[in-house]
Amino acid sequence: MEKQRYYISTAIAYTSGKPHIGNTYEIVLADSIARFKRQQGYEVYFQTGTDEHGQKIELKSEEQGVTPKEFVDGVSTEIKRIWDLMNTSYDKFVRTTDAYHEAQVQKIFKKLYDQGDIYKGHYEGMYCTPCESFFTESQLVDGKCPDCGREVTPAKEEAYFFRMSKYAPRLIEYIKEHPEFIQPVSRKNEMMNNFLLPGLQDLCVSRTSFKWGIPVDFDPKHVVYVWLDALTNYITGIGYDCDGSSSEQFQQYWPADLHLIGKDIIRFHTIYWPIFLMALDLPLPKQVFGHPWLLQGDGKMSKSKGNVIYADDLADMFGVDAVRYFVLHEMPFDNDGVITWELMVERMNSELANTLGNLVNRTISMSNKYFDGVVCNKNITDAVDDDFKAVVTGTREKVAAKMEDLRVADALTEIFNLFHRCNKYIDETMPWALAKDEAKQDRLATVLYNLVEGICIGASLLESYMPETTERILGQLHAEKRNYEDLTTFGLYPSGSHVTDKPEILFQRLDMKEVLEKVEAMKMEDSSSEDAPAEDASVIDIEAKEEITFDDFEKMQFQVGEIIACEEVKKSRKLLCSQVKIGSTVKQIVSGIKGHYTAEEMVGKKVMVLVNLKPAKLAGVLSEGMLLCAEDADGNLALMKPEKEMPAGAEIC
RNA sequence: CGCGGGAUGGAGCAGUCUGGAAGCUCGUCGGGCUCAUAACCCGAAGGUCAUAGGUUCAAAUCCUAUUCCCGCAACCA
Repeated sequence: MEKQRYYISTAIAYTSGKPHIGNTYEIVLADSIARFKRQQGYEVYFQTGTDEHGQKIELKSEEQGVTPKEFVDGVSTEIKRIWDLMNTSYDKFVRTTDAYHEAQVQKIFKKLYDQGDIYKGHYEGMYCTPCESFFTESQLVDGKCPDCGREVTPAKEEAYFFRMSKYAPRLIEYIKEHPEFIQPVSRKNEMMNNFLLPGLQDLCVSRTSFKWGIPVDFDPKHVVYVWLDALTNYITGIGYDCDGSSSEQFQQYWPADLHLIGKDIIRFHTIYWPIFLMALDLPLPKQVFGHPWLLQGDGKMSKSKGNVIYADDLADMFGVDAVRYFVLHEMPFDNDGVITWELMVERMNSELANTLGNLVNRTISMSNKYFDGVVCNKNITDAVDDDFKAVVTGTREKVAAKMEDLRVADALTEIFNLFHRCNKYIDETMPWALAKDEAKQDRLATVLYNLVEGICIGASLLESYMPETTERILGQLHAEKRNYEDLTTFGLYPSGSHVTDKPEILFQRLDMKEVLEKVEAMKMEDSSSEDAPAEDASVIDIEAKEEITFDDFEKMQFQVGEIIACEEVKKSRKLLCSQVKIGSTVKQIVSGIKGHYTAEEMVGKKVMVLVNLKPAKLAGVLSEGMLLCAEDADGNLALMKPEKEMPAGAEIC
């Protein structure tokens, strides 16, 4: 009988920079599912890759003075390196700059254009000529440009659009009939209520404002805009051809069983992607799972604080499998998870080192101590064995049930329950007491045999999540990897086998203090290597701006202003609105400093003001100047005040 | 009234869709044990399930209002 096939993909990672631990979570999660399916006997195809086009990359590469291709080559290689470091078993790594992908996207675009699903239209919006920007109605402030406050005019820019509305009813029908399509289910209603039911807008699928993309071959001033380019990787990667000569692999694996993506792009995968597929007359993927995010706990993530956590740093500190365990176990099903160095150490110590590592270690030690490492099943059973065996052999089904619902964290917990049960079994049977009684040697042997067998089954179940650990445990027990079908049968460890005579520590306990010190050291190293000779922590360097002339400087008028009143701007998070007395006039100035200063403490201060700045509206409130502040690397602000008492209105020059 | 998420013992979370005895991990305290990585096993304390109303025989769970947090968006003149 032919094996059942299973196609799983991650989203392709955007190549704008090094992936942090959150990105890494997705690939590890997908990997654990892929491995589990393989263990269950599926013929699995697992695809991942990088999304490499777009304006942001065009800009970034320009900043660094390299071509966009050189830039994405570097980042893509780095991403692939981390995926490999994390021991992920993907079958294919696609890049949207791959020639076959680009060629196929052009063909798809043409085909959809020819059949009338894509049409040439105009990107319409309110245009502010001086700012050269488009805005939607909702972005406007009092009907005026949110940037400069001037009048905007309706304007158009040429663009291609996809006729979403045509397929929307079919999609709504599909989602209703396939309640499992969008996971978690709570997201389904969000999609239906917010986007589908109110009516779908046509999607802009080309741009003329930048060049780094796949050109529209019949209209080369346009490049294909992100989604048609990125989403199609799922079919181009397995050899789809819209002219009908798709590969055998495509025939076998499409439709995909699972697209694993971040919750932020659910909309694109459950609305636009299915509609593209309908237009291409292809079946829809069976399931889309929008996983939550892994957030960093110690304050907001910011590069200046040096608290961005990267997978390779974590792997250096804890080892690959510990990191895999952490991200898989710490991530709830539909709520964001948190990662901190402290939590990581805690998990490492209590679950990996204590529960699992110590269990393996004490079992092997006893086997060596009492039987010179020979593990024999003497079949001297006791009532306490029954529950133990039932837990061990029952775990596989519990794990499978959790995996079926994509509850990977819960599946891991089930496996660790097995290990907890093993520890408890040791306490129940007290091998050290049996050892003292000559008459109970066979019972002792049986107990140790049962333990080794339990550990073998547990370790085999662990393979999808911590493949290296499985190898190490089985290696120390000199045991074969167990087939999935055999994980519900107790007693397959060959009686009479030898275990290793020198058990190695699987996971070393870590001292929280030491780890945090190392992390600090690492941060220091990072920041010093980036900012070159930043010897003094009280010094910060910022990006240098272009040199200006004295004339440029002369254009700016600075004066001392006295804040005579100040209140918070409602509806905004950061804004304070001050009345500032400058000479005999009073200007209203809005500043983004709430959180650094309260409205009350502002009043009475004499501060440095840029007075001839063009007035603008912020959050709908007019601002007629700027209060000058110093800002440190963490974004802390300090108002500039004259060093001696000065009258309001005094010129600063 | 921009969009969304959240509030459950000291900490971190599950449970909420499909009402029916408040659970898990860590920490604390007490006990057991000594094979083991100061590990393991057992037990205990600790919660008005943000607040106020409502529906119900029954509400952490459903409805209404309120407060506070956090993302995104906006914006930081």
